[in-house]
Amino acid sequence: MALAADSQEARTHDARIASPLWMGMACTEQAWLMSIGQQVHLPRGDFLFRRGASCTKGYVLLSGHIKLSIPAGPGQEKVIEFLGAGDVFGESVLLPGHHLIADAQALEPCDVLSFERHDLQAAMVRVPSFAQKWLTSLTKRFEGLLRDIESASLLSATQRVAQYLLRQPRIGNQTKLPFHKRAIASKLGLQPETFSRSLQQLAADGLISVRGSRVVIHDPVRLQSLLV
Amino acid sequence: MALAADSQEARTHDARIASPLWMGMACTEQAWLMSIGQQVHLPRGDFLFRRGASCTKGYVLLSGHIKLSIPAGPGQEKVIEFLGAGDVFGESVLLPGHHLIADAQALEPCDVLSFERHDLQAAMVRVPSFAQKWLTSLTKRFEGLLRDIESASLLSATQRVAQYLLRQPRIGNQTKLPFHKRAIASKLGLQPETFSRSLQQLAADGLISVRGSRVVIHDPVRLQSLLV
DNA sequence: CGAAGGCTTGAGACCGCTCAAGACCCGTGG
DNA sequence: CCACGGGTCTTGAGCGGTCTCAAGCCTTCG
Repeated sequence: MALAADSQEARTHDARIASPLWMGMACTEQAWLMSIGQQVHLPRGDFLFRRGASCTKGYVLLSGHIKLSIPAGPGQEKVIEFLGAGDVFGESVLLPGHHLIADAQALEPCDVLSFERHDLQAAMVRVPSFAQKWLTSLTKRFEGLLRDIESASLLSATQRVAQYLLRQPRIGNQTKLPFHKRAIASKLGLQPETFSRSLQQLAADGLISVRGSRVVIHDPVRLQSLLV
Repeated sequence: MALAADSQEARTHDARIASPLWMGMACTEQAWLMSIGQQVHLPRGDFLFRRGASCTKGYVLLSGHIKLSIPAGPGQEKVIEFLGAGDVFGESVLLPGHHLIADAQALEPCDVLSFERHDLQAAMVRVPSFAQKWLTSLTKRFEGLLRDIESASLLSATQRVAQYLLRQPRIGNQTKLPFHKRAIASKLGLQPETFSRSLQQLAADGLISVRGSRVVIHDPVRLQSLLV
C-alpha cells in the first residue's frame, strides 16, 4: 500500500520489478503483456481519465498513487479510493457502452500500463493468471468500498478518523497522513473542518498527537476501543 | 435485474435456462460447470452465509433475490445490495484468508450454484468465458456500490428516494417497491422514518402517489429535475 | 376477532455542515 | 537570511437535515 510512497527512485528502475501485478506469472507472459500494453507516465496532478468519458481502456498501476474521485460541484469532489502499485482500474471497459463514473488523478508521478479493450480480452484468455490478477484486484477494491460504506453508515466522524489512523502503517507509534487532509476527509465522508475537529478531539483526549501530517499514536488500544 | 421478479414459475424449469450466466458459453461447458458446482435451494429468509465466516465458496445466483447486508447492532442492518439472477457473489473466496464481510439472506426462494475455491480456479482457466462472467458481474456490482456512495454523499434523503423510484422498472407510470420499505431505506442509507417522510414529501408535491408498495409516478420529468 | 409486524406521524435533540475569518506551512524569490 | 504569497488547515458561531424515541395506524394472517 504505502510501500511505494517515495518511489521516486523505483520509477527509475524497470517498472516491472516494482509491481506486484506479475507475481506467479512466467517471464515470457510478462514480456508479452508489457508488449501489448502501452506504458504511460503520468506527472503529478494529471488526470488519466475523467467522469463521463467512454471507457476504451483498462489500466494497471505500476507505480505511484492515483486518486479516484467523483466531481461534486465547483472545486468539490468525493474521493472514492486511493490506488497503489499493482491495482487494476478502469474496469468499466469490461462493460461496453458504459461511461466512466470517476475521475482518475495522479497524486504523484505515476507509471501506468494501459490495454485496449480488445487486447484485454485476448490477454485474459491467453494468460489466465492475468485474468486472475484482475479478479483479485477488483475483489480487493470491492471489499474496500464495502468497508467504506460500512464505516460511513455505522461510525461517527471521530470513530472513522480513529479507524483510519489505526489502519495506516506505522513506524513505532508514529504514522503519517499520506495525502492532503482534505482528500482523506473526503474519502472518510467528512468535511475538512470536521476531520480537523475530530483529530483535535482525539488529541485532546490524549490518544494521539498531531503536527502537520505527522501523527503519534499514544494509545492504540484505547483508540481501537472507540470503535466498539 | 428485476426481470426475474416473479420467477416462481421459472424455478420449476431447469434453472440453467433462467440464468443470464451462460450466455456465450458452449453447452458442453455449461454442463461441465453445472456438474462441478453444487446446486443449492434456499428457502425465503434463509441465510446462505454470515459475516465473519471464512469464505470457502463462490456463488452464482440462478434465480430469486438475495439481500447482502452488514449487521449493525441488535435487529439492525445496513443493506449493501440486492442481488438478482446471474449475479456472482461470495467473491471474497478469491482472497484466501479473508473473512466474509456481509450476510447473504434469501428474500425469496432462491437457486444458487456454489463452487469450491479449488474448482473455481480450475473452471476459470478451463472456461475463459466463465472468468469473463465473474469479471463483468463483479464490475457491475462495483459500479453499483460506486453509484450508491455517490448518491449517499451528494444527494439529500428525498433526492435519493426520487432517484431510486426513477431507476425502478415501471409499467406505464406505475411501479412497485420490490422489497420491504425498511430494507430499501437501509440500502439508500436512510432510517425507515426518513424514507417514509420523503415519500410523503414527494406525494405532497404531486410528483407521485403511494399506496402500500405501489407507486404511481405522475411527473417523471420533474422528479428527475430534483436530482440537479 | 385478535395479534403481530410493518409503516406512519409527531416532537425534540444532536451531529455534522456551512460560512467566514484567521493561523499556519512551505516553497519562492529578493 | 528573511519577507512574501498561495494554498492548506484550523477555529468559531450558527443552522439544519436526519436521527431518535414514542405512539398510533394499517394490513395481513392466524
